[in-house]
Amino acid sequence: MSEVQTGESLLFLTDEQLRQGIEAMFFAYRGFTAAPDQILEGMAYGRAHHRALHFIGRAQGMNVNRLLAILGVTKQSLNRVLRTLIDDGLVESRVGKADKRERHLYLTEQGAELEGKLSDAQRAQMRAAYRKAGPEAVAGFRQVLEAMMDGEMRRLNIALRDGNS
Amino acid sequence: MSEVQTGESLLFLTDEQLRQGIEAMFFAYRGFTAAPDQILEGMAYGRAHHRALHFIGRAQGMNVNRLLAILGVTKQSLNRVLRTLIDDGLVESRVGKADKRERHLYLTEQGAELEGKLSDAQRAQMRAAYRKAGPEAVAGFRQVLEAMMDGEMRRLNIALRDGNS
DNA sequence: TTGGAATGTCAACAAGGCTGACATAACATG
DNA sequence: CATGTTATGTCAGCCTTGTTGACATTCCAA
Repeated sequence: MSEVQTGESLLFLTDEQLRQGIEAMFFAYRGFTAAPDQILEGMAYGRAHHRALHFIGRAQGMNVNRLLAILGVTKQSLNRVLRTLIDDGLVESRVGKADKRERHLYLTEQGAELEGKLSDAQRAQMRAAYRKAGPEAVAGFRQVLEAMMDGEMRRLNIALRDGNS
Repeated sequence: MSEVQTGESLLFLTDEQLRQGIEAMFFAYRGFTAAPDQILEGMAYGRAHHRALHFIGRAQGMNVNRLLAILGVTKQSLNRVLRTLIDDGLVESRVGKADKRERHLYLTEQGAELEGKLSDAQRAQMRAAYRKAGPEAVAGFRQVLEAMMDGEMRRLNIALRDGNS
C-alpha cells in the first residue's frame, strides 16, 4: 500500500484517491456510530444523548458553555437533551462555586453506568479496527484526522486531551 | 511515531488511546462535512441531497435499490430527496431497458454542475488534510477506515471503487 | 397465471438541528 | 449603586431527514 513514495507523493492527491478517501470516511463513520446506536435504540435516548454523556464523562465538572462549544449546537438544542438526562438522574447540574451563574455538569452513578456501556461498545469497535490495521496505520490515521479538524475543533480536542477544563 | 512495535502494539489499544481516536473521529467528521454544508446552506438542499448526487454521479445509471443500499436509508426517505432532485432537473430517472421495473439514475448537466461544485469543495478539504499529514499517514488512515467499515459497507465501497454497477 | 421484486407514494411521526424572543440571576465595572 | 454583560433556561415554531405502515403499479420469472 505504501508504494514508491519517492517524489510520487502527488499520487495520493489525485481526484480519484481523494474521492475514495471521502467515501471511506462516509462508510467508516457509519460503522463508527453503529455499536452505540444499537444500544441506544429502544431506550428513550439517541445519538445526541450519547455525545453529551461522553463529553460530560470525559471532563466532569465542565460547564454548559464549554459543552456547547464542544458539541457545536445551540443551547436550545442541547437543553432538550440535557433536560431529559438531568430529569432521569443520569446527569447532575451543580451551581458553580466561584461563579454562581455557571452550572457544572457531572455524571451520576447511573449516568456513568450508561456512559460506560456505550463507551465500551464503541471502544471495542475501535479496538478491532486498530488491531486489524496495526499501530503504524493508527498513527497515520490520527495524523490525518488531526489535519481534518479546523483550528477551533483542534483546540477543543487538544484541551480535552490534556485535561484542561 | 512508529515506536518499538515489538510486543508493544498493545500501547495503541489503551482505553485512553481509543478514546482519543473516537473523539478525533467525531471532530474530524465535522470538518469533513463543513465545506459542502456551507455551499448547500441557502440552497434548498441538504446533506442528504449531496449524498444522493455524489453516489449517482459516481456510478451513473445505478438503479434505486442499489442507491438505497449504499445510502442505508429507507426508500421513503430517499424518495423525498430524489423527488426534489428530479423535479428540479438535477437528476434524470430512466426506465430500465432490460428490466422495465428498474429506474436508472443519471445526473443532468445541471446536476453534474452542482455535484462538481460540492465535490471540488470537499476534495479541496481532503487534499489539504492529506498534504498536511503526508502520504504514509494517508495510507494508514485508509487502512483504519477500511477496518472500521463492517463487511456490508466494505463490499459496497469496493464495488463502487471498482466501477461495478 | 401467479407470486414476488422494484418502485413510487400517502400519511403520520420522531429526533435533533435551527431561529427568535424573553426571563432570571449573578458578575463586573464605572 | 446603577447599569451592562454573561450564563443559563425556556417557550414556540420551523426544517431536514430519518422512521413505520399501507397500498398501488408494473413487470419479471417460474
